[in-house]
Amino acid sequence: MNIGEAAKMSGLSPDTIRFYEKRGLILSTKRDEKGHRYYAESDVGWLGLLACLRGTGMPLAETETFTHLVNEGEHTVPDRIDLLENHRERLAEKRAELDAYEKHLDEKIAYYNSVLKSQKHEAAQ
Amino acid sequence: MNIGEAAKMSGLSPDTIRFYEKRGLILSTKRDEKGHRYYAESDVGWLGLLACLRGTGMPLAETETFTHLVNEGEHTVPDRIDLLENHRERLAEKRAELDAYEKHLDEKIAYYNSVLKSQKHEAAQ
DNA sequence: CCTTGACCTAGAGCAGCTCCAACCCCCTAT
DNA sequence: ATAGGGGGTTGGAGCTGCTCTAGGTCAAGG
Repeated sequence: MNIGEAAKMSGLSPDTIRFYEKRGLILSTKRDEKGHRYYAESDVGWLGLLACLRGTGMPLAETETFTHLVNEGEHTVPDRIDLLENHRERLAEKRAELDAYEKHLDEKIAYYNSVLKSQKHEAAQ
Repeated sequence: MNIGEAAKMSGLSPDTIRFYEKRGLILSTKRDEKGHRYYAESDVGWLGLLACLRGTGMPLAETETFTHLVNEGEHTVPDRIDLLENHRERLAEKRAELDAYEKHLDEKIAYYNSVLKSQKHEAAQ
């Protein structure tokens, strides 16, 4: 499939895919006779994983490291697990932070709603 | 209190506070006779809210809009509620996305662990 | 006295996209 | 056959939101 379809399926934009390719994050990019990129199912799986790593906040440099490990072969599986588990741990922290912020936000909204209510009350008097 | 303390308490860095000040996001910044910024408790509350909005992914432009509303006075409370509730809704979407990515990540880790196991198995034979 | 540390400023640098101009190729409709 | 639309290509500029650096002031401590 072409880059547009691969983009839709993976959750990355075509621009991002090209950008990642420059950074060496794409395992395989073949071109047709017109010079257009095309991708197989398995390539899209990889793009989806990149989208996942990006979406969970992994820095590009680390995603690069991960890509290198994948390129080096099966003996790097323990290292890949380490990297992903570290990432998952940091993610858990970020999620806790996000939970706290979300609570803060909800409290603020609730507070403003109470202000609004008392404003209406005043206006009615 | 000074900027360093305010930073620690609010969750923003001193650099970020100064940057936000330039962008007009700080309600009040007073200076002492040396030209150093100092903040009251209530200022730190505002900084904490900015940290919350940032942490939940609100774009600066929107945070700017929000700040303007706050500066305009109590009659903007309904608009503030609108803005924050829209933000909360988008946040819910982002959270759903994050959940999906986290699941993807966990599956990948589980997959690699199964690969690792079968590698050991092979080695033992 | 001099080092340390916290503050100040303006401005450069960075991450990670995102958009733009200028071009190619193919298809369809007039 | 040509005009327009929709896809692709490139290099590079622009954007967001910090983050860091250089070069400076001041106050306290060894």
